[in-house]
Amino acid sequence: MSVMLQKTHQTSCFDCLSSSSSEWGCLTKSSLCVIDRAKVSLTYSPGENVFNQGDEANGIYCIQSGLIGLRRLDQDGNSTLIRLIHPGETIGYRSFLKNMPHCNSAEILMPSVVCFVGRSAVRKLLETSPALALEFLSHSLRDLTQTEKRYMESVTWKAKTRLLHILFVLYEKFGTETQCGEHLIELPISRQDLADLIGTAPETMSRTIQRIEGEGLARFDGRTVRISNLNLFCRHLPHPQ
Amino acid sequence: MSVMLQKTHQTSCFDCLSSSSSEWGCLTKSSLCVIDRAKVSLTYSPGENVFNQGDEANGIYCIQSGLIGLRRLDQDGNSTLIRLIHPGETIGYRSFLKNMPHCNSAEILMPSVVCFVGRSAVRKLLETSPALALEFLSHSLRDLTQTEKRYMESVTWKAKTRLLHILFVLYEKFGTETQCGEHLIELPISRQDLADLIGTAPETMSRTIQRIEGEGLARFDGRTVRISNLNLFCRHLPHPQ
DNA sequence: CGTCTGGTTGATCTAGATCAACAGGAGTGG
DNA sequence: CCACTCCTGTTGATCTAGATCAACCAGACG
Repeated sequence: MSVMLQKTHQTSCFDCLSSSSSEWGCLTKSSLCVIDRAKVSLTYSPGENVFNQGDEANGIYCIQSGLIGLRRLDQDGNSTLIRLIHPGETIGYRSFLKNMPHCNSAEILMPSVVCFVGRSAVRKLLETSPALALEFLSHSLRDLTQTEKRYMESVTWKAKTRLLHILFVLYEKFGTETQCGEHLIELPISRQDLADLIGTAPETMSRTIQRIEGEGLARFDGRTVRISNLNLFCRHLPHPQ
Repeated sequence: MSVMLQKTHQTSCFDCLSSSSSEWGCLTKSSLCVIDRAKVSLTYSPGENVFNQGDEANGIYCIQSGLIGLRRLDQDGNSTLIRLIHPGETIGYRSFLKNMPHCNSAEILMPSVVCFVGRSAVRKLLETSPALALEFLSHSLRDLTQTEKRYMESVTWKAKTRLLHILFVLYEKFGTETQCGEHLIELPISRQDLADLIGTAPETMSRTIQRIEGEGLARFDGRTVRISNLNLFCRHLPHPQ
């Protein structure tokens, strides 16, 4: 896969911080300036990979816009989509901090702008600004609770519920409303990947979609999902917490 | 539940570090001394709780010897054993660092010695020794990979495999060998809790034990497990990784 | 004694996996 | 252009691990 990097118009970290809810709010102005100078803003197109499983981790990546999917390749060569990464989130930091090769690949799912901060800059920042370690720490703690939550959901919710939940998340991020009041989601991933994401077999995914259509909650046409009655849809969502 | 605290003979952190594989190896001598002076060594008996879900997190706990179980109480009042904590591990740090009440209870399962380091000491250490934040960080990262691994296991392994796996872990920690060459495990938890731990219904736990006995892998008598043929037993263990 | 709690057994149910067939594109190569 | 293979997705039939429901038993404990 040919990776096409391109230095774009460099958005300042300051702008990025204010627009998205990134997790670098703790940093002092001067530290931010260091990052600002050290970072490289990269533009990717769908299908490209930010990094590959097994690659050496040379730094951290903060996604500014677009959508990324984390995939893991198992020993049999099956690739599974394990998580979606939205703007504001930082990836690659775990492998980097552990000084281990990346344990999964980051694949671009929608046109994305990603800021890369290289090893030396991060190292320097970690030395000069102790707050950064704490910030990474709280990031990791958040990931941990998140993972636990997702685990709980996967045992207590059934396939349909999990699918509806993911659809809702995607709707919140990418949903649009047509002039006739219908709500649209353009799915950024294949059925296969969707199945991986909720942890079912692809056949089950198909049937679950059928059930959802049968109940009039949404209509699926290729990768576009149409929700005519958003209230009805929401009433079938799992209750938070 | 009456909590009985008791200041024991204070083992030095230095000794503790060398004997168990604790995660505080990064600290400088002087930092360790600070902890050494600030920590309180506490002795608990089975049934007592180190902290309760909902309690304010006032510091961190490093388990020196014994065994602790983390329990979570859901909204319906059911308590589920979610994890075992062995000597050398540190608990309570997540809630403490997030400045949130403890999200689960820590129940003593075997007579334990636990070192408590209070809020102010940790705060001071975090300020003076930036390496500590990194150490917490790597702890949290380890917890994260661990959680992900356990999640994978819970979907890919079936009940019998998971039970055998846990038995093996317990054997490694607490297993003994009789003079007639039989291997013994004294289970520190009830069937109920064992079922929670591997994520099944108690009925399934019973039946799984029956299957295991039927295959001659082990014999269960109350809380003691007898393994006569350890090789056979190990051949049925899931392959690592 | 009754009552309770933890564990075992049996019977039944079900979500979802698995296996197999097939349909529609999208290439690819002749 | 057609024939061929791939690849993704859909459908149908069957299978199974484990949950659930219910009864029961034994020890603990008032």
